[in-house]
Amino acid sequence: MDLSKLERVEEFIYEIPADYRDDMNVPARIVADRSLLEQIKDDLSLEQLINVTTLPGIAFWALGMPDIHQGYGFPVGGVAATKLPDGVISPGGIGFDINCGVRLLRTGIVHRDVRDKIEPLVHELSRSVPSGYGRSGRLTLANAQMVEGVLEGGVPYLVERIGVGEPDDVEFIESGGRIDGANIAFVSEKAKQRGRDQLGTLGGGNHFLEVQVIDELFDEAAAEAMGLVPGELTVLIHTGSRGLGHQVCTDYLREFGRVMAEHDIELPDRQLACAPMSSEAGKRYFGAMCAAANFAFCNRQVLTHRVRQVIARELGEAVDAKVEVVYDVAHNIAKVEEFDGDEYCVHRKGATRAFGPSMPDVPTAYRDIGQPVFIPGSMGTSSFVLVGTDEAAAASLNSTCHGAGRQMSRTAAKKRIGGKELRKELASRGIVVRCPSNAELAEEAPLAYKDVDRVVDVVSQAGIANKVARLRPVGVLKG
DNA sequence: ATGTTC
Repeated sequence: MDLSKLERVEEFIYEIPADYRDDMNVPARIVADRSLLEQIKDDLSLEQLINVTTLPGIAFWALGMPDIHQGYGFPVGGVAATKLPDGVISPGGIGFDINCGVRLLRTGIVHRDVRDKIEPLVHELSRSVPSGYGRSGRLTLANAQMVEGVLEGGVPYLVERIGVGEPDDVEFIESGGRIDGANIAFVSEKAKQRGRDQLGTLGGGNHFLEVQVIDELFDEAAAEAMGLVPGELTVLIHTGSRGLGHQVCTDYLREFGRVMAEHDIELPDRQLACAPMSSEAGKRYFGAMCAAANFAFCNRQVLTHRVRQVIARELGEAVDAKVEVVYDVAHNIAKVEEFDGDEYCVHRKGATRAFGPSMPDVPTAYRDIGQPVFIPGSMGTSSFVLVGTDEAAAASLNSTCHGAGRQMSRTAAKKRIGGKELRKELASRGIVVRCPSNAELAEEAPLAYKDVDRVVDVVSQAGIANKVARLRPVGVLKG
């Protein structure tokens, strides 16, 4: 993309006007600075963002975050709101991994008290948490009824009916761990079958479970509200809806590809396949997508349960641990949200909802600080805790970034560094790593990602999230 | 991201 086409509309917001191409309905905007734009222009993400502006019913602008990169149809790191009732919903704007997201746990454990126990802890976590591509979990839902309970009942079902986790966990999950609108009738048997033994599994790719130390605070009041104390351990869980969500996405992409002509929708890229939210197919996808989102919240809930079991077993005697959910955010999802009295279908793909203090669905404990947001760095680099701002409503449709953002393909990363070499490098920095595959490890090498500090600084300077804390990894479990 | 090209 030629950067001369971009107009600077705010200090950290650039715009490609709607008249740049005949088929654009709204402008494309990107939250970035000059140095990030130099990286962003090299892949097709800005062209993809322009394609998104052609969606029927799109409002405001298609918005890119500083961690934007190329994805399926939509870029990863993008936000698009379509006006209801007739605006479209597009599976490519949500992603194959429906409700991929991040959950942070605080432990109350002081790192220096357990320094020599990190290695056995990470080892035991790796035994308790199945990871890697295609791996199944230890908890196989006994019958179809249980699968359906999870898909429609979300985390409250898991806590109340199956006894997985604590009742207090529920309010510290986005949407209470249960998205209203889930409908199991619209989830294919094949999708349910794929999900049946995958609850409580990490998966592959960039999914991970990390043991971290709270390294630095930027906002002491917000950190206190979240129970984040420097020197204490946290656990960050990054995973999604596994094969179940993938199958839901595949099923509906195929169907939308067929029905688009019936709605007279023509788009510059078939990967943008979509259907009006008011259409029969659109309603079915929305119901299935919400169900897959509930599955993902439940996946992170089962993993939380595993972490609690392992910490109690490994460190229980040594410390007074209290493993609690700080918050759980989705970063691949579409939700119905209101702006100025109208309803929109807000697609966030590789973008995080970032509600400021005045928005609903922020837990009472965070009423004064805003909704927590977690930005995982690449493997072995720091992660960040942020909070949403009220400014984000107008600037970014209550959204912020989701991670460092890939800057090198998986193949390119493997050419640059081997898994063995990377293991050594992480070990030399005192990070315990458990990963079954050297190849997968290399694909996630830090050099394949943008600088997360830069990404976080840009969203913070743009006013769409505030920095609260930095978390430094001491143990990583990968797929 | 993904029973890795139904």
